[in-house]
Parts: sequence; structure tokens; C-alpha cells
Amino acid sequence: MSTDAPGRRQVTLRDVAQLAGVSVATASKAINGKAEVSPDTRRRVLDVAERLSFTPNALARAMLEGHTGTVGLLTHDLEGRFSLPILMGAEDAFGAGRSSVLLCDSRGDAIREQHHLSTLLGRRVDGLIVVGSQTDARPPLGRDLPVPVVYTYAPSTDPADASVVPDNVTAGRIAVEHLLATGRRRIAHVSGDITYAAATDRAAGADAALAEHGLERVGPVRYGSWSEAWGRSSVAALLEQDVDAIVCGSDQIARGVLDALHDRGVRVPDDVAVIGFDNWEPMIAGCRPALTSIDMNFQMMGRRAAERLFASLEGRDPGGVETVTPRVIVRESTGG
Amino acid sequence: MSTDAPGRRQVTLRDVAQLAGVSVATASKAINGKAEVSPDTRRRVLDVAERLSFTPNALARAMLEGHTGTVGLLTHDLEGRFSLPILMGAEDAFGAGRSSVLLCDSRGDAIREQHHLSTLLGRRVDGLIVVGSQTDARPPLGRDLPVPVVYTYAPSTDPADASVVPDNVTAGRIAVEHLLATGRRRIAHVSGDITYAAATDRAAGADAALAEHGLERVGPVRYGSWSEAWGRSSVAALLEQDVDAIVCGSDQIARGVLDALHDRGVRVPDDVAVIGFDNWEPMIAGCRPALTSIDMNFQMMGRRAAERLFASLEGRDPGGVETVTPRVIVRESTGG
DNA sequence: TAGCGTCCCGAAAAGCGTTTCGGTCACTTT
DNA sequence: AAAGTGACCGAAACGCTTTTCGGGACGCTA
Repeated sequence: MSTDAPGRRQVTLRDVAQLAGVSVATASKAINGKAEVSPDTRRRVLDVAERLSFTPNALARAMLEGHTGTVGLLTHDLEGRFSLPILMGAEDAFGAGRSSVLLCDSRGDAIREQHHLSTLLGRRVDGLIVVGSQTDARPPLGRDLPVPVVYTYAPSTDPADASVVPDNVTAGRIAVEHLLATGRRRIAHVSGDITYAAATDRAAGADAALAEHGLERVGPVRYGSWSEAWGRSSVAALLEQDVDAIVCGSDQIARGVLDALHDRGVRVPDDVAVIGFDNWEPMIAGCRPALTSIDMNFQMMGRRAAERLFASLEGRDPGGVETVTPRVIVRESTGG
Repeated sequence: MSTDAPGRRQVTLRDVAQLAGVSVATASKAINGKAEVSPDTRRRVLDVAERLSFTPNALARAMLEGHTGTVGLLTHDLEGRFSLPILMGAEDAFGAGRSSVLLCDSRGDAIREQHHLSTLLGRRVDGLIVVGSQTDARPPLGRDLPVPVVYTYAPSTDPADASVVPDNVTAGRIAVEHLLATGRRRIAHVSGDITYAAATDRAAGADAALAEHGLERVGPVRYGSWSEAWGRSSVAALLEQDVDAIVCGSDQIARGVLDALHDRGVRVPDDVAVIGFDNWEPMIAGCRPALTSIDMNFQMMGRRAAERLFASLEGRDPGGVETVTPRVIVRESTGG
């Protein structure tokens, strides 16, 4: 059994030392730029290391130093278009800080999550980031974990845990304020599944912004599903009253709404403005006219989660829930 | 500085042994189910281990055994909707085989890729999977790597390397054969960027299938971009001749085509059948009528890549390019 | 019952690859 | 000549598994 199919045994520091005619200790110092090595010895060691393409064994180093430079990323679903940007942001932040990411997908299954957790703990990750699949709070990973944990997208039910979540209330507020700023006054709202905190939070923020301007929403918030079909089919009801703007709970819903308005000959943005949430590129790309949308800054969330994890490692993260502020991306559908 | 902010030092096998009143060696054997331990000693050790929630240090074990149970996943873009399913499939296969995935995103940058490569090598991954961003071949990671590598989505330019790629030629063939089987004869083709092998390969397969039935494509293959806009704007030209089916290079293009056909009052599938590629759920979901599409089986590609990597580890992978066969998902747009 | 061989539980030690600490030795400075 | 300096080496340590080995219990024979 030739397990070493490609390129034999990994070359170790001892090999380098031996070939350079010095001790392992000296070789180590030479390679790590320590001072107590004469210039030509260093040069000789470095040459040999180069020639053997020596790569120090990070595992051995980790055992000494007590930390691995490795972080566990525990996600609930990899398909989700929300977890992806978060993952990117985190990977970005870690990459810069020379940490590597150990990725685990629990497929939304608590058993699998626990299994992955113990695997990661066994690999001695320095910390964990948990990416939820909904914005609703989730039970913490466990009590007395030996490493810090940052929850993102979905906060932990324990408010003392470190969580980084999107600010859906502010998102709703921003959407309405943008519409008001562009002269709209009669604003209706169609959203997704009412059991999602994202839907109700956005609606609450939108209503609050309206109230602050002495206005009221036109009609009820029409909750349904997060689909284009729902957006399309709800247009008839939305147009029963006189409206000049429609807030849509997601880009998909918005796209359905745009579609139905187009079919009915309602002009966007001239007759009605439309705004969505999530700023999901591939969905936006096909919209006619181009859709104004609230970007939840998911990538920033990932980055913040990573930063807070670093802070925790140094014992200087206070814990608690942090929200990431969304921003509006203005396009044609609100008459920019 | 209290680096150990949460829950002190990790508990080691020595702690367990000490508390159980046995030697480390005995504790090890008790925990790993080795034979030479008396039943009640084992029970005692196991109890203590449980109580301290002892987790064996995978790093220490890795140093002994010579392999880490860790695999590097080097992707070019995390946004890409193609790399995701591949990643899922691989994660799936590894999870089952108790390997963990170290994720690195090179953002399409060769420098970053090399940097990640050396990091992964330093962490002594057992193997590597490289996920490309286009189906065009890419230069291999490097010569004489100490671990096996499997390239996926984009094959390595070295045909001896192990690669797993989608079979775009067969995909084109399957699309046309499905249309022929449902009675279509006058088939046009609109596709994306001509510089993508995916576009030209699919067209080649489609033409070959037509030729085998003594037919010819209606009009040229209209290459453009992978966007809905291109699909929409090319419909006029496509309809200049009498067609009863349109093969679209991607689901996005197909959606644009459907949209434009709808606006012109052309009925789908009654007048014209439409078929796309990629079977991309969120894009498909909004189509009216529901879009028939060729699923490239990306998840399967990821799984196969993982399986071949395992095979390589055991020295029993022959290398070479392997294609994954796509399948047609029939929906309304082809009149199923 | 003493003496001998056998068996098995469990302790001790080696080894994985690296960093670091405490020496050693030769050479220079005062 | 004593002290100081610089360059290098040996060994310990990290946490675990594995191999080796010691010693106690047990069974058999005389």
C-alpha cells in the first residue's frame, strides 16, 4: 500500500538541519528570522529549505503555541443566498489575519450540528462562527464551550452571547424614508412569510417611518410567501386603493410585482415606485426597470462576526447583539 | 492577558488519567476501545472523560498517524452559483467520511491561490480539491505537490491530472433530443459569451444531435452574454424564421426569451418550446411557464471529486478527466 | 504448601515536528 | 586572566498512540 502516491514523506525541519549541517534548533531560528544565527549559516539553511521546498508543519507549531489559527464556520445551509455573502465576508477577514476556515454545513439538522461541533472542537479551532438560516433567534451551541462563539444572521437566544444580525427594522425604515424623500405618499406593503422575523421587523420599521411623517400605510401588510408568484398575484389587491409606491418584502416579490404591473400597463416609476430588499444581484439583473433595493450588508456582517471573534480571542469582546445597518441601492424603479 | 476567556485550558488525556487513577496509556486504550483494559477500569475512565467533557486532540493524533483527516477546498469565487453546489456535494461526501474541509477563496487571483496553497500544505491537508470558475482548462496548481489534487468544474491543462468536469457537449445533445422527442423540428439556439467553452460545447452537442436526425439548426447560434437582457433582445431575430423550439444557453437567457415571447403574444409551449441550462432554482422559480432545463449535476460533481480524492489517497485513482452526465428536468415550457 | 510458568493489566517510554530554554565553547574585550 | 559576547547544540515540552516491559495473580506440579 503506497499511501504516499504523490511525492513521498513530507520534508521536516530535521531533514533541512541535517542537510545544512546544523542542529534543528539552529535551523528553526534561521528560518524564523531569529537573531542568534550567523548570516552565512542562515543563508545555507534557507537555501536547503528552499531546495527541499520545506513547509513547516503548522500542527506541530499549534501544539506548542496552544492555538491553531483555525476557525470553525458552522452554517445551516449552503444553498442559502444569505449565508454565502456572510461566509465570504468572514473568509475575507480571516484570510487577512492568517486564520483558516474549517467549513461545516449542518443542513439545518441539530444532530449534525452537534457532531460537527465536536469534530471542530477536536481539531482545536480557536473559535466558532455560527451562521443561521433565518433571522429568528436560535438556541446557543452549548454551555461552557472551551472557545468563543459568534452567532450571525440568527442571534443566540442568550442575549449575553455575541451575535451579529441584520437590522431589519432599520431596513424597513430606510425603504420608506427613501420613498418619502422621492415624493411618494401613498405607500403599500407586500411581504413574505409572516412567521419570519425578517418580514414583520421590516414592516414594523416601515410603519414607524410612516408614522413619524404623520402618514399611514395604504392597506394591510400583505404577508404571503417569498416568491415572485406571490408578488404577482398580490398586485390586484394592492391596486384596489390609490397607491404611488409599493414596498416589497424581498427582491423576488418585487420582481413579481414589477412583472404584474408591466402586464397591467402601470408605469414604473412614473405611476408607482417599487422597492425591494436584499439587493440580490441575479434577481435584480433581470428586472425592468432596474430595481431599487435595500442591501442588508451581509458581507459586512460576516466581516464583523470575524472581527468580534478575534476580539473575543483576546478577551476584549463585551458580548451582546450587534446590528449591521443596511443601505439603499437606488435604481430606476423608484425614479432616481 | 486572559486568552482563555471562556472555559480555561482544554482538558487533556492526562487530566482524565489522573482523575481516574490510571496511566495515560491505559486511559487511551480504555477510550479507544482497545482490548487490554479490564471492564471496570474502562468504565471508570469513560465516566471521568464524560464528566470532564474530554475531546481528544485531533492535532496530536494527526502528528502520529501522519494524516490529518483534513482536505483543502480551493475555490475561485464564492459568489458563483456553480461553485456552491460543487462545494456542497464535496462537503457532503467528506462529512460522511469524517474528513473536514478547509475552505479558501482565491477570488480568481493566482497570487492569493498560491498563498492559500502554501497555508493548506502547512496545515498538512491530506488532499486538495480545486474548483474553477469557468469550464475552460486551467494550469495545474504546481509540480510535485506532496498531496493529491482533484480539479473540478475547470479541468487541469495537464490531462494526466485528475479532473471532474460537466459534460456540456452531452448537455447540448440531451436538450435537443428532448425537443425532438416532443415533436419539435425547427430548433434555434441562443447562447452566452462565445469565449466560454460552456457555450460552444453545448452548441456543438446540440448540432450533433440535430445532424444525427438529419436536421439542421434554424439560423446561426446567437452568442451574446449570459443575461436575461440578451435573451430578450435576441427574440426578434430568432423569430425571423419559422421556429418551434429555442435552445437557450442558460436559464437566465431562457428567462429573457420567455419574457419577450410573452410580450409578443407567442404562446409557450404551444407555439414555441423553450429549454434552458443549469436548472438554477431561483431563476426557474419565477418563470412563466415553468422552464424545462438541463441540470448539470454540480452536486454530483462535487461528490465525485471528493470520491476521487479519497481514491487518490489510497493510490488507486488513475487520473484523467472524468465527465459528469447532465439530465433534463422537464417542466411546462417544452410542453411536457 | 512451596516453586514454577503463564497470563494479563496497566505503567513507562518512545516518537511525531516544532519552538524555546539553558548550556557549552571559542573568541574578544578590559 | 576574568568577564563578556556570539554562535551553536541538546533537551524539554506540547498531547496523543503504540510498543515494550514489569509485576501480580493464578494454576499447575512436586
